Amino acid sequence: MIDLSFAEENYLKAIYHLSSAGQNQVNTNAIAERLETKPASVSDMIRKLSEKGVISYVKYQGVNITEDGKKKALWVIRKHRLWEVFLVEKLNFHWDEVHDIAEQLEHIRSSLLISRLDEFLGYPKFDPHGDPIPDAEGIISSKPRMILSGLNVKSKVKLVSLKDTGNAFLNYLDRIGMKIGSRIRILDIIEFDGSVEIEIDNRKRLTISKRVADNLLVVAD
Amino acid sequence: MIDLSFAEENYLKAIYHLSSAGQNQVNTNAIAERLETKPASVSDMIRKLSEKGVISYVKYQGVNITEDGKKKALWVIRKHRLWEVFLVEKLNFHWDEVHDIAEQLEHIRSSLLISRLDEFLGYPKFDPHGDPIPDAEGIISSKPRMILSGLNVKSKVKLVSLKDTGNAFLNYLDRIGMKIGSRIRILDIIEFDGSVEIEIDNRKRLTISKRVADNLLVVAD
DNA sequence: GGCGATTTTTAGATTCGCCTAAATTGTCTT
DNA sequence: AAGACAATTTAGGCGAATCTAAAAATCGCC
Ligand SMILES: [Mn+2]
Ligand SMILES: [Mn+2]
Ligand SMILES: [Mn+2]
Ligand SMILES: [Mn+2]
Repeated sequence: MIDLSFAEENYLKAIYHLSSAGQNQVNTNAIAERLETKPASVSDMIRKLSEKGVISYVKYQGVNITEDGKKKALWVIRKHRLWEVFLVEKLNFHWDEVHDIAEQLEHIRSSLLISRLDEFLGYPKFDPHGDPIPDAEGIISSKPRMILSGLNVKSKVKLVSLKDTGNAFLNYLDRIGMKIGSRIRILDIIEFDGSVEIEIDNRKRLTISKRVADNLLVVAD
Repeated sequence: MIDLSFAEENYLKAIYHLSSAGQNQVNTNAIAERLETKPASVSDMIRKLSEKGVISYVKYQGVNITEDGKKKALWVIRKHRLWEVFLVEKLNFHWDEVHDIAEQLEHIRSSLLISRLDEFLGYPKFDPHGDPIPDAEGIISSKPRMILSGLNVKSKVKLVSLKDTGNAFLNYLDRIGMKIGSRIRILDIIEFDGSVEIEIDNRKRLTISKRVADNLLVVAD
């Protein structure tokens, strides 16, 4: 029951994200790319993680995360997202500045610290990017999220998360006055290029490109 | 100008504390004992730190911290103490619970984070144990501290820090209602065993042993 | 001033996390 | 079914941080 190292936690988190964002089977190369490391290093680490029982794998066949692995990954994700809330809500960081710091803070070991932080923040359910915060048992309870570009005209939704969280995209959203929590109504969908005419918060009307709509995650409102 | 590793930061901090709490010359064995490691490991690390210019040393002659090393050590100490304030003031930790968590948090790399935290905490000058918090330039501005047992009858002082921060001592102080910031007036000093009759916060009178008085650091009030 | 005890350094090994280069396995195409 | 090509693993090596055991230097005492 020894703690995972920082590196092991990062690998496990990457594997968790890859396996919940796609098929179950996670490839060596995908992990390497996500962690900006080399496939050979991933092979090494995969062996160690499977010896520790947090993933299972068959050589050349890719990786599956185990229940125990999922629990451990969700614990790191919980810490990451709570710290992001802290940075934005309490220390006035902008949502595009917090990720790198949270990448460090997520490895701090103290469950008491995290439960106190959770309490201090008022038990938030979502991080500043709209991603749900797992509870202490690793359970994520939140409405199913949809991609804006997949919806029909007249849908009324609320922005909860972003697929792209790069600065260019975040700056664009700032500029058009869209933020996590904004209400969006779909007025029309242009057949030609898939761009979407929307109304934000019952005030502002504008057209966004399909590319933008592809990166907005929303829930029914 | 590459960052020091966690291990290097811990060594440097230990060397800083040892050199400011005693003679300038810091011994290999003293460092090993403080960090609960072996002298052989210390010798190795000393070589690396001196190559990086944060300490200077001559083989077999002990170590001196350089100006650059002092600056870097004080930066880690600043972070440690600010996080301790955060844990006690905002997350309701008790002062005897915060050290181990701060040992982890002190290595988080972000000067913006620390300046925001400092602001959020209201620019505290002392940590929960009464130790002064260096400013962003590494300057410690605080009154000279004295040991209570070294003072004369009728002195009026304020408790700012503890030499012993073990649980037994902290519990005792709680029990007699003494805390950082308490005003202490010395009513009498018993010649026989050096115990001290005091008045706390103009209310409570009691006698403390010399052993206790030895561990109370105070400033003139 | 010399010698035993203590302190410090060196030598050699281990674990972790990473790398490059080479070998191996799997997949796809014809 | 056989290459060609891609994905993955293995082999071998490196730097960081640690350890034990042994050698070397310094200190302290007579
Ligand atoms: Mn993040
Ligand atoms: Mn986030
Ligand atoms: Mn501390
Ligand atoms: Mn402290």
